[in-house]
Amino acid sequence: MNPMDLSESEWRAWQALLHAYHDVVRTLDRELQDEHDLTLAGYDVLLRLRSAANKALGMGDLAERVLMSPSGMTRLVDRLADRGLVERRPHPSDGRAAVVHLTDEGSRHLRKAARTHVRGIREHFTSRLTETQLQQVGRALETITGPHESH
Amino acid sequence: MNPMDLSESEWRAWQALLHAYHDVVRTLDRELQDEHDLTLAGYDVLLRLRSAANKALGMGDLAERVLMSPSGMTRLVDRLADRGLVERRPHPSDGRAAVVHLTDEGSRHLRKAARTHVRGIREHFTSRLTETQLQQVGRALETITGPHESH
DNA sequence: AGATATTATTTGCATGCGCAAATAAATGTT
DNA sequence: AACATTTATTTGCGCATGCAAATAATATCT
Repeated sequence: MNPMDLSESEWRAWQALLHAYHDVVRTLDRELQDEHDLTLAGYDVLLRLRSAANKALGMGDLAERVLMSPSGMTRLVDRLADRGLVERRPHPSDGRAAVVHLTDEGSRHLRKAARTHVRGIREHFTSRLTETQLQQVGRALETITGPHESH
Repeated sequence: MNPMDLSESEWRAWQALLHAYHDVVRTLDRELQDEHDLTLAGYDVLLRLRSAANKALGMGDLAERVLMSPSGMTRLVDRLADRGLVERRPHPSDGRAAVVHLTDEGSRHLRKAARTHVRGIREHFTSRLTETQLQQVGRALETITGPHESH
């Protein structure tokens, strides 16, 4: 008998999500921090900036993509800017907005960190699944975040 | 088109995992906290205790099952004990160990919280997937960490 | 039995985060 | 043009968490 009123498969999927996330994220975070002094969120900021139009994004956009609250993003960008990996400039036309730019230093740092991080994702996550499983997991979990059903 | 050197499916699965976890956990945590003054971890402690042999577990076992560090568990149990949901007793034979017991109050509280939480898991997670997807996700993510206890 | 290592748990401390309120600049209204 | 509303970002604050060191009790070894 599984606990609560969840079915076996519901319970297993739920626990597997929690456990997999915990293990993988924790491991990757530690690797990134030990080898490159970057938190996973910090890495993600650099990554999003690099793939953005002019290697720059507003605070709001950044927060949204990195799955962080605006206030959290303010502090995170503070730390990255202090280290010269990122630069906060005023928005040319909108006086309240700030634009975060990826610096050359940040670009270099990202390039180095990406090597270990991509290796890490493969080692601790994707290489343990078949291509079919990867697609199944991707499709399934993407429907979780998609729009609500009626109720 | 996709950043770094990950394949499309690797990237999608990875992002889907982060996003799904973030959204679901955040939502469920808030629900539980708003309606029952329980954090997800706190709920999990009560749940694990209920399904344990004598409705009691040692700190170490608890920490392991709830995916928390020993020190984190010390404080979490402190908070739950302060509210009378749990009781910390000395281990009868081992003087360094502590045994955490689920109180009647905690049992009642858990029963009430479980209703909304199970509903939440269904509403925000499992009901959005087919039974096949649930099993696929469970099996896939379990291989990330290794097999689970089933209950 | 006495010294040493191992184990279970708890503190000291620092960190990263989110919420709510504050600030400041834009937009909308009359 | 003056005033209210909305939007983008930043602070004030508190909290849960993990790591490393401290504590305390048990196991091991000779």
